[in-house]
Amino acid sequence: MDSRYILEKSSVGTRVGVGGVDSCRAGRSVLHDTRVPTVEKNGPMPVYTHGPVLYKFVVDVGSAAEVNGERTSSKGNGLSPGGQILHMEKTGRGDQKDTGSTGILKRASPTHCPVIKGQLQGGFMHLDINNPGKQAELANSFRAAQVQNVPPTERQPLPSSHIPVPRNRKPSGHADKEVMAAAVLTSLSTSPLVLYPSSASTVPEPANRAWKEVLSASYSSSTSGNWSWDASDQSVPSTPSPPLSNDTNKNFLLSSQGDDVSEDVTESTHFMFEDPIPRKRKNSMKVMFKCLWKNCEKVLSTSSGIQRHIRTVHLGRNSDSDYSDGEEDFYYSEIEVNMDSLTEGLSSLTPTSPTTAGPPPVFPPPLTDVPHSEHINMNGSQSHAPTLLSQSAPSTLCHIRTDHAYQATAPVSIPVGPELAGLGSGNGTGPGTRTGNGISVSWQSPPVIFKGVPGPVTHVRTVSIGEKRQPAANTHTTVNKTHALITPPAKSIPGTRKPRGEAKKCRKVYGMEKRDMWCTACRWKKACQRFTD
DNA sequence: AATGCCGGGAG
DNA sequence: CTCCCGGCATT
Repeated sequence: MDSRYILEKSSVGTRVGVGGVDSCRAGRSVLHDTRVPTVEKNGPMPVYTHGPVLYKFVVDVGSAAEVNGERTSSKGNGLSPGGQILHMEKTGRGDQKDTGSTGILKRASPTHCPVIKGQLQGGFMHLDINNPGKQAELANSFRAAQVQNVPPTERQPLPSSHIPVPRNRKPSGHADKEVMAAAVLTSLSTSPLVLYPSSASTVPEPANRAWKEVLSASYSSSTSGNWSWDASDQSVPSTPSPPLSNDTNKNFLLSSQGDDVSEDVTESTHFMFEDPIPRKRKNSMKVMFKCLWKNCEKVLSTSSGIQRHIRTVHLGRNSDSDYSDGEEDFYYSEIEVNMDSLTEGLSSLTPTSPTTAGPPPVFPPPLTDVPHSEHINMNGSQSHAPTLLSQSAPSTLCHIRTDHAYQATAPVSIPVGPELAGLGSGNGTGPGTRTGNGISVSWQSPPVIFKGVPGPVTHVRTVSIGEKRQPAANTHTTVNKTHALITPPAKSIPGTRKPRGEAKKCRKVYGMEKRDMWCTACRWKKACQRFTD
């Protein structure tokens, strides 16, 4: 209901919101504006969501300070209270006609939106987020608006090619959020260069590079001059320099593959480590880099790779020198490739890292860049950067469940690595460790463990799992494992029961009276977890 | 008989 | 899953 109301009142806002959504998929549709009607049809949801935001925006931007105060808190339902919303609208309109908002609007998007309403502002925000193409324009207009309402201190002339806003912002955001957003926008648009260093910590580059990138952006439709973004979004300098000191990496990356591939893997791995937090951007698209040099159709998975390629092959520079003046940027573009298929390909190449993330479970040392990209980056699909900085794509790859990576890795390393076993043991060994213990991996991959892991560990694990466990003594364990490979069916044979462990179990130790002190397994009449043989 | 715990079943 | 428990093998 309310939403509709809003819709009607502010078709623009609605449209914008939807447009944003669309753009996500479409990538860069430029004319949302025209679609106003369509959008409206789209249904209340989007409208609803965006409506309020827009509103607030207006308020913030607009003249009504008083309203602002009240407004802030009232969100989606703001309309219902009636007084408030209505009030707002009135205010908005009123303003439109003569003061700030109107002016802003007009300036903001005369071209884009035939329909003019205060809400427009909000719309911009969203649009910006999703539509790189328009971003520049919008950004400008928005900025213009900002200038009017932002304290002199904040306004600065520097134009930016686009305004990065975390996409999928909650439209329902509170006033402060909006303000924040505005602030961010402002600051961003203001001083890209400033932003640069912080976000693109990895790559110290000449400032002028930014310009180059912008330029390059223009030549490639896919790029929208996201320099700053991608920079932030995890980056690998022209020189592949793994911030990860992981030897593990190496271990798991049986690098017997082409340069590109291995590199890719490395990077992804790298990313993975960088990002302990599972990300939401799980798009199945991977960004690849295609050489635009005439007659050269080389496609690489990493910007650094492609750059190197260009540098060496086309520019005739020394391949081993890391030096890059960014010129390569002009000669390649990004293309999106379906991740799934890609992954498959990879996996076929390397059984070790089906997920591309071969690396071990060891937990990811949080890395510095991560947060940055997190905030600034809009979205995987969106990040098209001409820069070598944009490694986001590969990273996406890595996102694939760390857990899985584990599991995938496990089988391979098992035969070889007692280390892993050790790792596993950590999980299951503790007396306290019961079924509760989260490490699903260890539980789920018992077979694996059997093969490679030495005694005690195996034991514990098995026990905790509740799997049929073989009562064999430690000494035997090893043997058993070996056998396990050969004669697994033995287990299933009912007659075969391992001799009872000598150790006192919970029952014996605590007695029936203190049954609650038993380990869970014992309580459940399962193999004791606490006192292993 | 007391224990230990596998196999199953219920919620 | 988690919790229980019948029932069998061992001690």
